[in-house]
Amino acid sequence: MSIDEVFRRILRSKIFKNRKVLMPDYIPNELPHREKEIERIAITLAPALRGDRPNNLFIYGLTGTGKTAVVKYVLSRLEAKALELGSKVKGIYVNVRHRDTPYRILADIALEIGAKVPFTGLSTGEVFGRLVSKLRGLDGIYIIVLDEIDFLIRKHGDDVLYKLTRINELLDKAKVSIIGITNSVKFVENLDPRVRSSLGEEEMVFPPYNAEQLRDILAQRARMAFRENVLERDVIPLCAALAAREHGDARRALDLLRVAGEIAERLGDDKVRKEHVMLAREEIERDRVADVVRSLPLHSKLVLAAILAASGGGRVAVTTGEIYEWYKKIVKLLDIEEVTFRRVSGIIGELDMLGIIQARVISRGRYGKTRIISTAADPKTMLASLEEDPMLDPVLEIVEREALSKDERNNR
DNA sequence: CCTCCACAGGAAGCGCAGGAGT
DNA sequence: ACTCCTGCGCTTCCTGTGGAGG
Repeated sequence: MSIDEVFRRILRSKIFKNRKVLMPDYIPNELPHREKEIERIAITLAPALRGDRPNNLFIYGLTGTGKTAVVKYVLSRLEAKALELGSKVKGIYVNVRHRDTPYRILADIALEIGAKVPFTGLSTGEVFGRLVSKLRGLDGIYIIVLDEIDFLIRKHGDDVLYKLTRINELLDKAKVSIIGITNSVKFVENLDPRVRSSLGEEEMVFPPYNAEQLRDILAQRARMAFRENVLERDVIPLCAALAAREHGDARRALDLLRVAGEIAERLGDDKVRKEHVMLAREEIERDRVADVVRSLPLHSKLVLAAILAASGGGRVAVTTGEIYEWYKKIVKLLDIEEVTFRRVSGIIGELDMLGIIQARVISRGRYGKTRIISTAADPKTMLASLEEDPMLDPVLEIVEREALSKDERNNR
């Protein structure tokens, strides 16, 4: 296929009318099956239009239950209404997972309201100070949305949150409300009670979508995204069913649909079929794993290599001790300084959290307590991503051979 | 029932890089 | 040039623990 032909195909896609509406950050004009939630949030925030401070709001719900979309949607409508009425209302959205230090969060908020703050260099306290002094010069209602707030608490405690919830005491004209969004319900338990009560003036829960609701969502977006009649009848139900299995994640469902369309297009098909969805599922998982592995720091990669070697490419579950032995071997071959056992243990925990391995603590009684570790992603994908790092060249051959040799042993 | 293994995983703190303000 | 800040990857030191074997 010539380059020109590639371009031509993309330009007049037989599949997509408007691919953007399937992207994760797209906020549609209608959010099916979230009418109740929209209304509740609207009711909570509405006082802002009269110049009153809305109650702080705390929202729980698993990933892909529409929390972010609903909040953004209501905020934009609220801002529009405020403009119409001439009242000053501003929503400030911060995703805490992406800007996961107190400093960056405060800096983002400060920048949004027009204070000048450098990327780094100041103390967190000083940024907070600048934020406050800027706000003191303003009036109006500021609604700060802290999305995925649990990331902040887990890594840095609730100090910032405490300060933010009490910021109104330092202001006279401007007022601040906070909307906290989280997908882990249990993180609230280890929150300072003062923060908890102040943040949770109002609380609401977003339930997962079921397969039927997912179908509606997909159907609505598909009408905008795809050309007429390119989706085979069973495509949407399949995407919905797969995503419903993963705790009703609408985002996952939309990803599946989009990638399935992209695959169909790449294959030059003029219809999106079930098979494309299945391929999409694999591709999404592969990409996720590859991204995670690629961005790992050196010793995490080495530990992952050790796990693959020790477990024979994921065939056998292994213990932390066994992994550490392999890790030391690898490090010696590469002539790199080794990290401590404690650190390797920590790295194993991190890899577990990233979902590329599975580690479970067990007790073997007399023979001690340990974690048994197995792979949670395709070993071949992980190996391939490790190969991209030239540092690992000298050992990968051995790791790969080890992974295969156990395979062969099993076959015999 | 108690022991004691082989770790788990918390706490504190260190050295460094990267960036600012003075 | 110097000081001060933060995040990160890491070390050191530590206490805690489920359950097989005695």
